[in-house]
Amino acid sequence: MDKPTQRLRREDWILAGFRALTAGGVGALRVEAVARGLGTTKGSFYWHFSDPADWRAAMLDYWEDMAFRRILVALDPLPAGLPRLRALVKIATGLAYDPAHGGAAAEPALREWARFAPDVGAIVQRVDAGRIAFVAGCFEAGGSEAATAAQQARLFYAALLGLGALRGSPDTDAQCLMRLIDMLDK
Amino acid sequence: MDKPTQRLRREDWILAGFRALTAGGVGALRVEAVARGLGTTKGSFYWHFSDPADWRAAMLDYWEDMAFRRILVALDPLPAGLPRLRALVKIATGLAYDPAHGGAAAEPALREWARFAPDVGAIVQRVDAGRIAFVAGCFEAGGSEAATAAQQARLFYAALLGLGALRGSPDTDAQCLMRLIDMLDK
DNA sequence: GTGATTCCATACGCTACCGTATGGATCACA
DNA sequence: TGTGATCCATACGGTAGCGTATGGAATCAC
Repeated sequence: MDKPTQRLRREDWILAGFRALTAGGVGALRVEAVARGLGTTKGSFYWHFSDPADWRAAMLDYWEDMAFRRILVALDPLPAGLPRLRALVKIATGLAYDPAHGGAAAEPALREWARFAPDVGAIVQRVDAGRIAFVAGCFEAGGSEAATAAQQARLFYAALLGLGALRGSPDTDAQCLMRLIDMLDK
Repeated sequence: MDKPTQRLRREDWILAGFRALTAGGVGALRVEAVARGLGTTKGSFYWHFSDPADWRAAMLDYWEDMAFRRILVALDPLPAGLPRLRALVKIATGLAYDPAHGGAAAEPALREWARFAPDVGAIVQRVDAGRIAFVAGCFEAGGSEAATAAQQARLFYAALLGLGALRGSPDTDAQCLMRLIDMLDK
């Protein structure tokens, strides 16, 4: 399934964890099963991590960094305001399955995980709040009042999440969101 | 946790399954654990169901019936068009946790379950399609073209789902959706 | 009330996973 | 090439859940 015989780094386990999470949900985060997928044994796991909780914490750290900062960094050079938001739509709807770590495909599993794991919930909430604040900033730069922009951002981000859950085509989703931006802008 | 000593019906196991699903996700659908919650043993389970797959199938039947038809029946007497949609917003955002079966709180878990269980995915997709068609009907009755109404409905329903995932207050969510209806209507 | 049916408790073997302990393989580097 | 550090395979005991088999309790028919 993966490279046959090679020494693994801690990050390899983290990425394999995301693949498992994407493919089978939180219940698939089992040490021995993932070890088999990596062509190794749990001997490797317990070298890199103290226990499954440690592993999951490392995954969450990784995700919080990736899910928020890296996308925004890509948008930073773009002109502020609604153009930046439209660029975000293209990025967000086009986020395909990343074979390395599952990419955005891991998010639904993470959100469900967050429902009954308070620490995960805290992280997802931070990421959501950060993203919504970013979108709100776009609307503000587009001329909205702060309070209005916050509402617009919340609705926009909710639509983005919901469209993702409906699993339509990226093009259709992007079209929907562009129209929403237009409507919110007026 | 539940009634101490009483004979259980098949439906009791189905409802207990939804409570477990709501509280702990798909991974919590384990026979012996739920049996303990019901104050019984798996002896009862294997009397009412042939195996866990049978149990889950019964839960899905139950949900598909409840999640779609019952809400629409409540809306049927209302005047068609956007008023009916606004009533739906009030119902949908106000759906609290139902101690019997988890109510709408079970939906996120079901959606995540659907991601890696094709049969569940088919059911969720049917329910979504039905709901979106209903919403589209409201927009059509409000004067939209069929194709436009379909897009409006998709966006509206996505926003409804996304706001639910964000776990804001019902009032805020309802307010957001009302504004969205206004915008879409124009 | 008694016999049949319905429903459940318990015990058993099986599998999968966790966590640890220990020795061996592989690598970096001199 | 040797030596310490790094990384992993294996074996073991413990726990939890599945599925079945079987006897017993509760309930219903009459």
